[in-house]
Amino acid sequence: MPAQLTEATTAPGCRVLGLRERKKQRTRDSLVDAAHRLFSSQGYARTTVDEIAAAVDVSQRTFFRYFENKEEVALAVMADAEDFFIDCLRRRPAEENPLQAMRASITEAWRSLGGMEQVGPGSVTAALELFELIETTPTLLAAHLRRTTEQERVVAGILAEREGLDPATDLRPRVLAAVFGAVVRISHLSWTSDAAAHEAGPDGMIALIERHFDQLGPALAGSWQR
Amino acid sequence: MPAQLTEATTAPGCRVLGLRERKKQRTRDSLVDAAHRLFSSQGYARTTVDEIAAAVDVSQRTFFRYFENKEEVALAVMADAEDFFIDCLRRRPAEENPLQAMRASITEAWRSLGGMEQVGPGSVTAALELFELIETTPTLLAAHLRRTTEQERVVAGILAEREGLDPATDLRPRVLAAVFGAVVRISHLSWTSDAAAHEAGPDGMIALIERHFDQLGPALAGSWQR
DNA sequence: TTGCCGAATGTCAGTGACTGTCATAATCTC
DNA sequence: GAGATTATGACAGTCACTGACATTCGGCAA
Repeated sequence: MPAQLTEATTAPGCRVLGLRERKKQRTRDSLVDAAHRLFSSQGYARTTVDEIAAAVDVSQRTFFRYFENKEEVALAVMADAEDFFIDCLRRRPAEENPLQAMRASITEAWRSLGGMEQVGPGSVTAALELFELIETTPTLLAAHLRRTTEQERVVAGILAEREGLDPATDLRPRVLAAVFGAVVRISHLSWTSDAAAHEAGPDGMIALIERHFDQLGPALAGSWQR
Repeated sequence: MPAQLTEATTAPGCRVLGLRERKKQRTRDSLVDAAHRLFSSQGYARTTVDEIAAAVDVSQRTFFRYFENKEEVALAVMADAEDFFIDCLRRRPAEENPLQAMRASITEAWRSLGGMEQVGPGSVTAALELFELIETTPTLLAAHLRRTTEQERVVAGILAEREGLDPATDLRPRVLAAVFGAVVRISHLSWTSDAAAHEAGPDGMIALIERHFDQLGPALAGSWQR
């Protein structure tokens, strides 16, 4: 039955995966979902991997085939968002200068992710909950910071390529990527304690990042006036 | 015999601690020392806490009374160095502007720490080894990044106080502290792969940090020229 | 010196994250 | 539908870390 086979592998949009792949995607999503529910109800530390696995009815061993460790399942949606940002950056027109491209990319990323779904794991309220979970859980914060610095390395590579520079020689890509990462991070931090910014949805976050960016010049300036 | 008591508690320089305190300090130092030796010979992951404890002839339980976790013993000397930097910053004259004070503080910190001992846990070669250990060990890198961001919060507080600002309102202290942290971090990273910089000792590190700082302006500038 | 108090340490048992291994069961391919 | 792949489960084991309790050691006063 070649017809069925073709249907399974090359159907609508050439994107329909086989049953195996779909099933895997489903369990993975379920695990992320169950984990978030448990974390937010009992806290991260008081939730065991066994519980998460049991909630999805798979063995603990299977959990660890999907995620390297307990932190990864908590940070999965954040990781996806960061990958999305990277994709945006790769697609920015070459005319933009590095800083413009980066600012445009986060804006773009927050707009599309925020607009995707009003509820569920991609929603703004879910993001807020996740940020708070991360900030209040030392081990999660540590894992998250490691992830983001890894992304900074990738970003620096993209910037260097855009400008046709050798990242080993020229320090600017690394420096800019690191500064950008720092600004985004403290913006996230401010966002968690800024009720007005949540209300505004993704635009609130974007505005906050812009405000922090605008303080870069003044902060680096010689002396501060009150 | 009050004489002996006084001698034990208020002898030369009024700094001699009791036997109990001295013993604690000694075991702690020994643990850090043994840990570093084991980590550098067998690697971090392949060294168990039991081994470290056994090398100093204490129980595993005692190890965990000195250090919250395995990462902490590896990062202990780095943590001390950071605390020293904080102290330097606190002591900087009020006339200096924030950026000047920070740059002066790392320079000061590296000079005195580097000049302290030519060999041993405080030496430049030991620092290099430690940096490499951290960068090649994901869990150590994560813990280290968490520590440094915590220090950034402290630094931001000091800066705000120096300038008489409310850190909740004014974004500049946080932004500057974060940018500073980012610059220092990538400088450390460059240092590990820059043989010439090791030779120069602390001054090599200081020069690297200065170079990265000098790229801040250009990196943030509109467009980059090759 | 003696004896008491509190702090430091050791012992032991337990939990939970994570890994290797092998058997089994589910998909995929032909 | 047979056979090759691949996902999963079951099980045992290691290791980081913790609570509880007994013991020992240093600090101090009678």
